[in-house]
This record gives sequence, C-alpha cells and structure tokens, in this order.
Amino acid sequence: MQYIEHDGFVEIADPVDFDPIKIFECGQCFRWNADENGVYRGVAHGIAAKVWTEGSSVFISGSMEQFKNVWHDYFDMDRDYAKAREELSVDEYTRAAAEYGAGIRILRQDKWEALCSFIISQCNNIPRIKKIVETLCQYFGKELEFEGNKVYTFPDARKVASLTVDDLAPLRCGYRAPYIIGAAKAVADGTLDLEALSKSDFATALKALKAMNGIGDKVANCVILFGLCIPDAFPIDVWMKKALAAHYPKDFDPKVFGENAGLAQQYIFYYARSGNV
DNA sequence: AAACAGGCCTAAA
DNA sequence: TTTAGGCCTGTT
Repeated sequence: MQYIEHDGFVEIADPVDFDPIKIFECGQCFRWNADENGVYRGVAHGIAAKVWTEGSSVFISGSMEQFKNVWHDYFDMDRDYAKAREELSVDEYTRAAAEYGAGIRILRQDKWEALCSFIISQCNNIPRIKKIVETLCQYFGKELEFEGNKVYTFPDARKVASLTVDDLAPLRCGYRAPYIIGAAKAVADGTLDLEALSKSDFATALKALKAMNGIGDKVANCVILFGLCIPDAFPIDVWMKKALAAHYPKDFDPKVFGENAGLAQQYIFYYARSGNV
C-alpha cells in the first residue's frame, strides 16, 4: 500500500483489504459513525479523525507523522490479510465468509477502552452500546474540537476509577455500572495490567480478565482480540453460536484457524449477521 | 404487554 | 459441569 501525504490528510493510494464500511460496521468498535456522505468520524487513542473513500483510495485526516504514529498501527496495516484469508479457509463456509468479509481489518484499539466498551456490550444491542459509550465520553472524557465540533476522548481508567455508581447513572447502563467501576479500579491500581497481558498469551489473559466481576468468556475474548490484540481469541456470541451450530461439529475447536482464529471469527460473525448463517 | 437484546452471576442439580 | 432465573434499560 502506498501512503501519500496531502495537506491535512493522508491518502492510501492502493488500499488492500481496507474497506472502511466493513471495518467500522463489523461490530468491533463503537465510536465511528458515518455521515450522509459515508464519511466516518471518530475518536481513537485520544485523537479525533475522519476516514473516507474516494475513487479507489482511502483517506485519513491528519499528518503523515500522525498516520505513522497512530493510524498505521490502529488499522493493523502490517498484517497480510489476503494471506490470512487463505490460511483460515479451512472449510467451505469459512472460505465464503472470508471472501464476503474481505476488507475487514481488526482494529488495534485502546486496551482500556475495549475492556470498558465490551463490559457495556453485554446483553445490549449496538445502538444502545454506542449511546452508553458516547455518554460516558461526553461526561468524563476530554473535550476536543474537530472540524468546529466538540468531540470527546474515551475517559482513562483513572478517571473512571474515581467515579461512583451514582456518577454513572446518566449512562443508563444498569447493572453494568459496578462492573465498569470495578474494572477501572483494577486497571488504575495495576491489579489488572493490560499492557503486560497484551504481551502474555491467550490463556494468561483470559484467566486474568475472567477473574474480574462482570467479565465472562465472551467479553474477555473480545477484549483479548480487539484490545490486547492477541490473535487467537475467538469470541462466541449468539450469532457465532448459530453459525457454529449450523456449519461445524459440536466439538469444534477454533485452534484449527491457528493464529488467524480471531480474524476467522470476525469474518464468520460478519457473514452470519449479514444473513448468511 | 411480554419478550428480547452481541452476558454474567449465583444457586442448585 | 451444566442449567435456570434474575438483572438495568430500551425497544418492539
């Protein structure tokens, strides 16, 4: 892929496996929203940005320096997705799902944001998850200005750790509030060292996360995949259960996908949720 | 109006 | 080890 610096934005001239719609709508993140022209705006790693497609190029606001420091990694630009798709196409259904989902990238999200967001996600639909997350940011994040509008960063763990359940009442997040604060405290005081876990292995990370109140298998796997970026996580939600039940044996083990398990999950999830169970 | 939504926890077999 | 019921809230 070729990166070209323009005045105020960077062009990815020949994007490979980079479809902003799929990346932002495949369910892995909650803070990117498209306007009527299909331009996505969001805040990630404390920086506001927009991403759009024009002709055969993808564009990202900001300087080349920012792209190299932040977005290159965030969008997982070093991974060879075409190769991964080939490797994980171990059966016909997965192959079809991967083909359908080509263009998805697994974002390397902020670890704490992923943890907090997926705690909120439990037993919720996407619009409501987004609303709760956005309210959290508006109330407790740092205010930024982007294109003349106020936008907000995701509040860090220390900030959230200082709050009470009552402080979180405006979020209307119900029984998840104490889970959020508990997780924030653990991250803030170092009990839960996300940085260290990201350098450990899947089993270690899973155990540490599940030790937290309000974090079970599903949420932990999402945090490991989207925040800690350990690629063999394999979140199983209701859609994945349907797809697995329809196309795989009962004792199916995602280890057959190897290091591409997480990506395989994302393709299958996106495929199933798009009506191809 | 009752059921359900991208789970988790606890209690009970 | 697996299963049922409850949980905040908003939507259908």
